[in-house]
Amino acid sequence: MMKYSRQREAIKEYLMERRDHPTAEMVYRDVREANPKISLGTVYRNLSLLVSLGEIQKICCGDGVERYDANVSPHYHYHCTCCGRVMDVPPEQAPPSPIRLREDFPEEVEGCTVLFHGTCRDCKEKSEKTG
Amino acid sequence: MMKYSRQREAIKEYLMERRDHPTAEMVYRDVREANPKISLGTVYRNLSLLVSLGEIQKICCGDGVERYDANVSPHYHYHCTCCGRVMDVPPEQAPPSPIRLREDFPEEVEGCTVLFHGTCRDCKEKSEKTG
DNA sequence: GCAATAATAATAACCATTATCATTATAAGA
DNA sequence: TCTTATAATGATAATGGTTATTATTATTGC
Repeated sequence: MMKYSRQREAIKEYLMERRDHPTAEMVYRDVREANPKISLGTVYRNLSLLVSLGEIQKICCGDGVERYDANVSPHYHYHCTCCGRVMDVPPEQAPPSPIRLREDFPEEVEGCTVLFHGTCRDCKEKSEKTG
Repeated sequence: MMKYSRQREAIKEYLMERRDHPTAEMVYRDVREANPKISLGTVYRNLSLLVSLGEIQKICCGDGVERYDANVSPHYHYHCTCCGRVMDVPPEQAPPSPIRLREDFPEEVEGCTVLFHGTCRDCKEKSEKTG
């Protein structure tokens, strides 16, 4: 039986008001301002719990740090391999979801993640200035 | 200037003859049979090097272990969240690649990864037997 | 062959995440 | 409201995959 926790609520609310996709460390840094005694372990524990409850989703882009997104409706992400930022791909600009495979694929498909990558416009402009 | 290395060749050849997607630890375990003195650091260094040369690709499915694939032509993967296996989605069963975004997406897209997930048929059957 | 230097083996260090555990907070019943 | 049961926390240690370090070895060009 799950009990209410002020810390979990703060983490969830923080994620919901962000449009980017913070890492656990960022969540810890920012949630700590209003909850100075919260511990990093509590952040990790609640992020995992919220993921398993389906209230948030974890984004993995292979750079060694997980990111978290309170928007669990299906959408694509873009990862800048230069600055590390992860952004949403606006749905109207995304191609149709490839989430369904034909019935003859033997394995059961429960979900699908789509991750684009490249060097974002900001990084491109910076490197052009630097030469 | 890059020099030839027997170890790097062995790692590349090993990956090319596998149809699954071994982890660095698996590469180490198996390549060591023919190269008993190879070190795990050498495996990691060469896997990274081969990735940056574009000769192999790294697959990240968010379970904390990276996998490697000598097939660099675009294709989709399926990750069983139960047994951890990663398999190729047969191209004829995959939906069309969503690799191109419309031109008005401001960021530059260099690539795209698509990862399906679920409980594979083998795991499903096992859990049915267990009850 | 011989010098220059890239790559290796062995090992230590790193660091994001998870586990441990005594303490605190929450929920439910008397 | 007091009490009890137990979920959740904070502090910290441990884990484990990956990377860095460094003396030594292997490869390349002359």
